[in-house]
Amino acid sequence: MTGASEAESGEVHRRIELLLAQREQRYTSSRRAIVDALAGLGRPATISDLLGLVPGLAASTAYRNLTVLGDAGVLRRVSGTDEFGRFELSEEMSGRHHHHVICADCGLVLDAVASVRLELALAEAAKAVAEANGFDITDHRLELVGRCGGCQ
Amino acid sequence: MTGASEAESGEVHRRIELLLAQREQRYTSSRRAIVDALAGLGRPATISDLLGLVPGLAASTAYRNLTVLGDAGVLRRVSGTDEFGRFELSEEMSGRHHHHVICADCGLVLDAVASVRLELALAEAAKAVAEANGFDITDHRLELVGRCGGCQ
DNA sequence: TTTACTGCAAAGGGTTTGCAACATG
DNA sequence: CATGTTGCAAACCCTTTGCAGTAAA
Repeated sequence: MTGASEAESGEVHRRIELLLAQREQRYTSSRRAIVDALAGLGRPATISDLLGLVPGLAASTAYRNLTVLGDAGVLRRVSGTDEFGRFELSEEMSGRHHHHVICADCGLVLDAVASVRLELALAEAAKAVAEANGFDITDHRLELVGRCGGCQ
Repeated sequence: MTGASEAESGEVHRRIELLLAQREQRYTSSRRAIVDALAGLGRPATISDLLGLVPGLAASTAYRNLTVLGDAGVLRRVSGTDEFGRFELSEEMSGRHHHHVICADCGLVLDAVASVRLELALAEAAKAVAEANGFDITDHRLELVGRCGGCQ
C-alpha cells in the first residue's frame, strides 16, 4: 500500500536526515511519522489527515514540522479547491513528477501522471510565459477539476 | 485599464442580474462593485484586495457575496501558494480561458494564456484521467510557479 | 550535556454567523 | 411592502506562539 519499497523508503529517510542535519535540525520520531504518513497515503494530506494518521501528534507539532520539512525541501504545500492546506512529499523525495485531480464537491485530491506530450507542452508554455512576464519559472502545477465517482 | 469595453461590461452585468434573479437573489450595488473590481483588476483578487478596491464594503458582506456569486457561477475561487483565497470572474463571464503565473515569494498571481497546442494536450490529459480515476472532469487549472521580476 | 523539539494552553487572525436596520424588485 | 441584503460585533476555527519539560546527537 506504500508508494515505495522498504529499501527506497530507507534511502529517503537517510536523505531527509542529512538535509535536516545540514540545517542543524533533528530527524525526530514525529517527523519520521509525518514523512511515512505522506509516503503511504498516495495523495496530498491535510493537517486533519495527518493528525488522524499519526496518533499522539499534537497539532502545534504538526504545523511546526510541516514548516521545517517544507523549508528543507522534503515536502511541499498543495492547494485544492477548499480552504484546507495539503502536503505531499516533494518530487525530489518521491521521485514522481505528477499532477492532481480534484473533486470540486468533496475536495478530494488524487495524484495523476501526465503524458510526455503534455509535459513537453507545459515546458514550452513555461518558457513563453517567462519571456512575456519576466518571471523565472521553476515549477508547474496542473489540476484537473471535476467530480469524483462518489460525488457524481 | 479594464478588461472589457463598457458595452461588454453592461452585457455581463445583465447576464449576472439574470443569473441571480433565477436564484431569487438581487444584484445589489456591492455585488456590482465586486464584479467591477474583479473585471478591472486583470488578476485574481484577495479579500484584502477587494476591501481596498470597494470602499465601505464590510468584510462579512464581501465573504457572503463571494459565496453567492460563486454559487451562481459568476466567479470562481483561485488558489495561489499562500493561504489567502483569491477570486476572479468565471470564464463564462470574462470569456477568457486562461491560466496563472504565481510568484512563490510574494504570492502575486497573474493571468496567462496558453498555446492551442497546450490546450489540446490538456484536454487529452483530462480524458485520460477521467477514464483512469472515474472522475468527471469539468475544468483544468494550470499554474506556472516561479519568481516575479520584483522578487528575483 | 547541550539544545532542538514536543505538548499544552493561550493568543492571533481570517472567516462565519446572529440580529436589527436597510435597500431592492 | 415583502424579503433579500448589509454592517456591526460576537462567535468560530484553523494556525501560531510562549513556556516548561523531553529527547535527539
